[in-house]
Formats: sequence, structure tokens, C-alpha cells
Amino acid sequence: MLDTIDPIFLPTTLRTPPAAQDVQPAQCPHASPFERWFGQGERAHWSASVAAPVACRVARQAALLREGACARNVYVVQAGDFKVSRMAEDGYEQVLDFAVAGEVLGLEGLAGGRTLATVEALQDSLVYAIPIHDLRGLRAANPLFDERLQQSLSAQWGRMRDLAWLTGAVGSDRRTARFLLLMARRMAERGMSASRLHLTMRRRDIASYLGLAHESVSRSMTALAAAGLLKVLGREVQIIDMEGLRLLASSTRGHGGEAGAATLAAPRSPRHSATGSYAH
Amino acid sequence: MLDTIDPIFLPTTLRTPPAAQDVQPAQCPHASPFERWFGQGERAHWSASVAAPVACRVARQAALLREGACARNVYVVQAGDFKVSRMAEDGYEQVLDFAVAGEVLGLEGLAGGRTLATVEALQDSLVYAIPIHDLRGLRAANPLFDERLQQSLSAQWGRMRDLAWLTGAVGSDRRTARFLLLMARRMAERGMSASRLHLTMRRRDIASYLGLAHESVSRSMTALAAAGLLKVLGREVQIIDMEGLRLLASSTRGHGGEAGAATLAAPRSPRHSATGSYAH
DNA sequence: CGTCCTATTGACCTCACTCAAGAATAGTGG
DNA sequence: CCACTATTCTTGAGTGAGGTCAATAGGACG
Repeated sequence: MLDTIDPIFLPTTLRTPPAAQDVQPAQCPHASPFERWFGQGERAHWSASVAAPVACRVARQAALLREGACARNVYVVQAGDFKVSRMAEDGYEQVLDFAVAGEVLGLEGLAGGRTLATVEALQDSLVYAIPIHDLRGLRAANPLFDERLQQSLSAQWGRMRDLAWLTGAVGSDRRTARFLLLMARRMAERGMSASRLHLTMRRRDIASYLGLAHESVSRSMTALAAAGLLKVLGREVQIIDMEGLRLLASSTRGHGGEAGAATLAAPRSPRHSATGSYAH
Repeated sequence: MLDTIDPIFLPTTLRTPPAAQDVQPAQCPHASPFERWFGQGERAHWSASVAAPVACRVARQAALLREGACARNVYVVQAGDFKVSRMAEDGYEQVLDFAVAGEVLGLEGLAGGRTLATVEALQDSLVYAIPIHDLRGLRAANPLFDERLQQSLSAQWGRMRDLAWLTGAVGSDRRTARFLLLMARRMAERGMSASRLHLTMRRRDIASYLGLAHESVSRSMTALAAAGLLKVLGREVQIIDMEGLRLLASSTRGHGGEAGAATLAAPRSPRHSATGSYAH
């Protein structure tokens, strides 16, 4: 009976002490990712020929999947978050997505047998590994899992929609605002605070994801903070004016947001930096 | 027996007379999309409870799927091509993809029951409609179809990869070059000439897809033509120097392509326009 | 304590967006 | 078939935004 697996979050050598909402899946309105995927109690039975998913710890900066490798497993993220990237032909690292708890990784390698992206842990994380050759049997044995898998495949479309929504916005401030709103939405979907973001990835990763220079991301952050929409302290971001951020992000192109009220101050003047410790 | 369906291409009021390679699926190294999806001859049998897919003609500019509508069918494109777009909150039309023969449309609506994108025919096209409630039965009855469906779901990941590859490039010329290479690759995958592109979509659609202004797309086209890489004549594009185009597109950012040789002439000087009939 | 990585800020300047106008094409109706 | 219209495409001019280069500071880690 695998339902006795305790979803212990890994307190081993965590650089950044985990925030309270991260280690308490019980606080989420939904059950833990494991239960949502495989069911709980007596419903989480496995067929005799199929092994139960194996819990794996992934250290920060460790590669869960490496581009071009042989695809062996898919992974369900139990805790932590990941960066999905791909190497362009000239060595540029193109970030495709950021995956958080509840998502499944490695499905892209199903067809070709080869991993098509590198997936790297942004913090010490916990995943459940499912061998690809067990997928069919697991789907047959566990209807809930089959349903979740279907949803994940169609959720892939949502990722593309998000990416297009982000890169479709003209203006680095707008684009950065959309990114923050997207991250906030993902937090909210998991029952955590939407206004308090952690941003485990580097500015450079965000920049690659948004199609900007990392300096522009940095500048936009401070600009949004100077406009009173955010408080930025390194990778810690607190959204002050969610509605203002939405208004700014709502217009995809052209000058001014909607009614011309949400435009940031044109003569970028961060005299009084609201960036916390970075003030000087 | 549905294998007797003749994939007649519609010669009804075609503005642009279809090129020979478009109406001759027999010339492709692969079979027709219908055969590739459903098999041919005796293998294309259907279970008694599941109707065979229905061929549907879609007129140019007609909406095959409309965003927000109730999801009833998925469609396999037999001939023609489509624009997949989504309306942003401010009314901006964000183009997400261009679909060509062999691809499946409407899968994104499977989970939520609602269509998440508008799919519009760029030319008079032919699709096979499959009711969603028949999907399960059809997959069970036809293993080939099941396999293709799996591949299409994982192919969705490739679309996102393509989109990120496009928007990741800095510089409108590079981005346009990548777009043309992408279209050429899709043509080649279907056994057609990779150097001769039709571009059934408007410049504005390309621009939305690439995250550019449509004027920039137009300018980049003429710039690429002036550099001797292309011949542009409205929506008809012929790639002259495929390798040069690849070299230009290979570098995602920074000045110059790879060895500094593939940069376009800096003082954009289209004295002698190579745009065909647009010369004056 | 020294090194490496990351983040921020500044200066400069190219480039692409915006606005605007003209030309070519497609579509419609007489 | 041609006139008329609407849409699409191209080109120009100007400017502001963001990319590149560069320097500094902060933080992590051994």
C-alpha cells in the first residue's frame, strides 16, 4: 500500500528556508499532488505488473532531464519547481517554461524516445518517477491517473498560450508585469498567497523566458516598484497593487494601458529606489 | 468503406490556382493525411458504434473553431492551412500557430469542454471531423489513429518549441528568417518544395505570430530579398540562399551571425527593390 | 578571505515601433 | 469588363525603447 508514503518535504541543506506555505500541502484547497494524481487510501492500488511511482529527491541545480538523452521516465512534481529549457544552435539557453508542483515533466519525449528539453530543479525538489514502459499499464490500472495525464497533455496547450501571451506584449515593463501576474496566478491555483512571490529562478532565466535582456528585466522590476505596484527585494517580490498591475498588463501594444492611465512614468526616474536593500 | 473517399481538392472559385504539388498528395513521400491517420484499404474499418470521420469543406476565412464555443469535434486537416489565434483581453489578435495538412485541430478543448482558440481557414480547405464523444471508441477501434493522436499531443510541445525559437531571436530580420525557415521545414516534411513558399496568411498574421509590427515584417522581407537570400513577390516567397538564411537565423542575439558574416547591410539601402512587381 | 555568480545601474546607440501616406491587390456590383 | 471600394502591402520619417557594453555592489560558497 503506497498511500502510506509520507510526502515529506526535504529539510536537508536547504539554502533558502522554505516558506511556511510551501511545506504545508495540507493548507492547499486541493490534496497533495501525489494524491491528486494517484488517488489516496484504497483507491491508490497498483496492478501486479506495474510498480508504484518512486519518489525522487532532486537537488537544486540538478538536471532531472537532459536534452537529447534517452527518455526513460516521466515525473510528477510533488514539491519544488523546475526550469524547462532548450539549447539553441548557437548555445543560447532558451527557457520554455517554469514548472511547479502538480505538473508532469518529460511527456515531450514520449513520441521520439529522446528528451527534447533540459529540466533543472530551481530548488531542492521532490518528484515521482514513472517509467515510460509502465505508463500504459498504470493508465489502465488507475483511471484517475489516466484522467490527469489527459489533462496534462491538453494543459500543454495552455503553456503555449501563456508563452504567447507573454511575448506578445510590447514593452519590457508590460511583459514583466504579465510574467509576475502569471506566476501569481500559478501560486493562487495552488492555494498559496498570490501577492507574495519567491522567484527561484535567475533574472537571466526570466529574461530568456520573456525574450528580453536580463538588464531589461531588472530595470522593469525597479520601474514597477517605483510605480508603487511592487516591492522588490532580490528574488522576493511582493505585489502591492494587483489591479494596477493587471491594468498595465492588459494592453498588449501601443502607448498607454487601456485608458492611458496605467503607463509608467516615461522619464524613468528611480530617484528614490523602492528596491529595499538595493537602495543607496 | 471509407477508403473510397476521393480527396478531391476544391477547385471552386479558387483565387490563386492551386500549385501542382498542392493537389497531388500522391507526389508526397507519405500517404495522404487521411490514410496516415485512419489507415487505408481493409485496415480502415470502423467499429459499429462509431461513425467514420466526416469530410468537411471549409471556405477561406471561415472559422473552423471559434474561441469560447462548445467543443464538439476535433479535426484532421486533409488539405489547406489554418490560422490558430486567440483574442487578448484588449482585443489584440494573438496568432499562436499556423496548421497545415496532417495536423489535428481542436484538441485543446478536450479538457475544459470549451474551445480555447479560434481556428480560421487561410484558404479553402478540407478537414475530417471527429466528434469528441467518438474519440474514445475510435481510438479503441483503430490503433493507428490512437498512435497518431498520441503523437499529435506530444507534437504540441514542438509547437511551443517553435514559437519560443521564433520569438527568442532578437532582431526583426533574424526573426523573419527563422519564420521562413520554419515554414520551409514544414513544407519539406510534407514532401513539397522547401524553397518555394506560398504564405497564405497576411503580413499582419505573421507579425502577430512573431511578436513584431507588420511593417517590420514587410521591411525584413525586402531586406532579406535585398541581401539576395530571397525573392519576394507579395505572398509568394522563393528562398534563394537557404544556407545563408540558416546562417543568419542561427544566432539568436547579439550583433552579426555566428562569424560576423551573415549580418545584413547595416545602412538598410533598398535602392533597387528586389520585390518584384513592387519596384517603382 | 578570495572567487565566482548574480543583480543593479549607467551610458550609448541601434533598431523597431508608431504614425502616415501611397500603391497594389482583392472583392463587389453594375 | 470596368468602376468603385476595402483591404493589404510597402515605404518613409522620426523617435523612444531596449539591447549591448561596462562597472559596481551584494551574496554564496569554499
